[in-house]
Amino acid sequence: MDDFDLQNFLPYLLNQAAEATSREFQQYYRDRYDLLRTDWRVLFHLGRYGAMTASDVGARANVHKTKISRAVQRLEGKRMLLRAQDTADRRRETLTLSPLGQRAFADLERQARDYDARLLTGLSGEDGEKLRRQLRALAAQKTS
Amino acid sequence: MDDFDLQNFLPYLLNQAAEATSREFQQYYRDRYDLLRTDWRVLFHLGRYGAMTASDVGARANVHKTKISRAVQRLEGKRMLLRAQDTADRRRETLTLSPLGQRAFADLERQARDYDARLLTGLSGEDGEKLRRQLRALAAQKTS
DNA sequence: TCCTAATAGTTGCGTTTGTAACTAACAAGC
DNA sequence: GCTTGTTAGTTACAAACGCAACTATTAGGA
Repeated sequence: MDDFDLQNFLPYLLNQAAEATSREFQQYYRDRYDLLRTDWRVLFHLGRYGAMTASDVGARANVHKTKISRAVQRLEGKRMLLRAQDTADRRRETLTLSPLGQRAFADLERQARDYDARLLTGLSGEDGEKLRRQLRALAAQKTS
Repeated sequence: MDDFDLQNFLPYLLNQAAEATSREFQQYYRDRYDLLRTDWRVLFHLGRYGAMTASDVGARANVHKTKISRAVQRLEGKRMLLRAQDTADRRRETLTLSPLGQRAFADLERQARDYDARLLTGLSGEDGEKLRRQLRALAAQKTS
């Protein structure tokens, strides 16, 4: 009962696991495309789910709008992303990937897929689907 | 095979789960003691494992030495931590918690324990120990 | 001893982040 | 039409971070 250890504290464990498993992939998109984590997430969302607004990306990816805004600026600067102002509601702008962005996405998606598979084989014999389910449950923890 | 989704990408899931489960506890030590994450980790290590040097904390907690250095400065400024230069090797300094730091640690440790238990009951019926084992395995992922 | 290498910890600097405040555009009620 | 409130997205500023360079000290040879 009095052996409480950081190694058993779920938030700490999750952070350590998240950092360790992110490192290698992060290095890939940094070195190859000079992207930040949020850049990659925006790229992925647009590539995977199609055109949407900045707020949509933020809501889906659970990222604050200022971070999205800056990621969009960076991606646009790299000519990977295009903005199109909505004529019906001129506050909104629809984001899409340029061909260049699509190529980057295709590469990174393949990379992510492979990397994910490798991570799972590292957990030899364990049930990956169950693990994912548990993680989704933890991620859904209500904020308050 | 072509339904690869961020929601299935382990690093992403781990990050989301880590953030969601950290938020509430983080708010506690921020509001109550005005601590940053690294501050809390240093505090915890000293409180839980006793006096040690900054490098020791860094090695155990997997945190870069500059972050440790700054966390130590902040904790010292809050009178929660004491430094004692080692006479045998004057490069090193042994860190300990002041009584104030110990009280903060005791409170936060109790809090963390409770919070962890609550997180686990949220995963009703699931095997928490197995989850932790899997997370430790993922965290041990080699860096290269 | 002297020279080189390694280690403990700090500091400087440019980049990224978080928070709040801001602009611009729409919406709803009067 | 106005006025008030809400939403989309940006910007300003301070705080925190990452990386490299730095000081100080110890260790290990030649």
